Amino acid sequence: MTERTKGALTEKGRATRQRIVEATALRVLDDGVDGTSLDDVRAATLTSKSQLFHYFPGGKAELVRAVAQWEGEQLLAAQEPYLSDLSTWESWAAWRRGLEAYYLDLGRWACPIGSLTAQLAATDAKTADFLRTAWTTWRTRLADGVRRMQAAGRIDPGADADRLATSVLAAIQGGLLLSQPERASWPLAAALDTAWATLHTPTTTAAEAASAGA
Amino acid sequence: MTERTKGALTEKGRATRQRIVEATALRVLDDGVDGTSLDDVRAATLTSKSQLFHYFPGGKAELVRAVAQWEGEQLLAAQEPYLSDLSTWESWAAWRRGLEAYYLDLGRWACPIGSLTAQLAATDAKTADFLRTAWTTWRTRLADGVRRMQAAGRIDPGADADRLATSVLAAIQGGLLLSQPERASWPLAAALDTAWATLHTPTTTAAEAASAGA
DNA sequence: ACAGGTGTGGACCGGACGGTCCAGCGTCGT
DNA sequence: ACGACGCTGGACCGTCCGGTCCACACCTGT
Repeated sequence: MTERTKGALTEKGRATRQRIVEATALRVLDDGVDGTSLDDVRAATLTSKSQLFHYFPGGKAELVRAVAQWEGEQLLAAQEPYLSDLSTWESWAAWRRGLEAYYLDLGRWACPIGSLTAQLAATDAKTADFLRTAWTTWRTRLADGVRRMQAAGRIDPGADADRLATSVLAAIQGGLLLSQPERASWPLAAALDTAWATLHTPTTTAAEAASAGA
Repeated sequence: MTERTKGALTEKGRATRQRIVEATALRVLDDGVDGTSLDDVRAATLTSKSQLFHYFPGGKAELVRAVAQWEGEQLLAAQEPYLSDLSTWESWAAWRRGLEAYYLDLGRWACPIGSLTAQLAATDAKTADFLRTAWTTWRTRLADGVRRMQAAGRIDPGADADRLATSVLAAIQGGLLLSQPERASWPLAAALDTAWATLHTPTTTAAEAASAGA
């Protein structure tokens, strides 16, 4: 029937693998990579040790990489359909609301991708590389939105779209970090508000800001 | 007595304790809390296991807390004398340069306090509480600077100084996070540039930003 | 000289962890 | 029907880690 090339996964197999990934993602978000043991995952998924290594021959590192990919996809999906638009202020506002709701839903004021980056960037080069591309994708999507706004004359065409997108991402990640010890989301809101203001105002470019400060 | 009070530590003792704290701080910054074992610390400081528990009866958790405190002091000290001023744009510019130099010196595009927060906020309530006060201190110092600028008529008096300070901190932390996978500091620079712009422009308050987006 | 407390060394322990191995089961294609 | 291969279970292993314990050296005041 379905061409099951050697080493391929059955329907059941794929389901089990996905179950492992999602359960691991939850635990990792709560307890961190190092705080999540394979035995935890085994217990949470009602699987056995051998299955973990069957689906992820590379061991824990490969499993974590699969989690990173899954979280990245989820994160982007949560921002649709607005992320693909972002051509009006209404679209931006809806995008922001959706993203905030997504993080609120996770309950930890933590970005899955951001947390993984903080945990692995220095120690796991392979995963760090994947995360780098995830960030690039996200930034590019936002920058595309900025460019659409520029084309529509709603944002200063002189602004650097990529840097602007980067600063929005930074506001999100920094805001989330500051929200954690406060156990409240107002730091995230404050950070996003100022990022918002920067989007609206005729942009002061980097060079101008530097000279203005000097 | 309570335990070891009564000015228990001798000069030599305090030196050894400090040596342990600083060595641990370095390792933790590189490899994370979980990635740093007491044996690592022992080896790096040429001490013995018993000394670690002599100076930090609470074990690793207490040692990490001491590291957090030390890093917090270092971080604030690195921002002086500008942090205590911040009454002119020149002072802000010098503050920013000093801070960027400090992070660059650490070589990891990571903020010691930010990293510890990301690692411990969810799992170590006691340390998280200390970190909360560290953030509050930092934010307050920055907000005081904003207020000085407002008093001098250089920043819109209508702006919320605390929220503005928070957004600056968020830009720093988010910028650092995004810089890690890039192994370059331009995301930090981009984030700080826009935060800079927001400081300069007549501030759009949170309410205005929300209504403007709707 | 002696006592008591601080500083230091290092063996040792129990448990947790990532990872291996092998044997049996289920299912699919022929 | 049957063989192949993916799927599953769980015992087992070597290592590492945080933490404990005890012996001893050193300093200091009396």
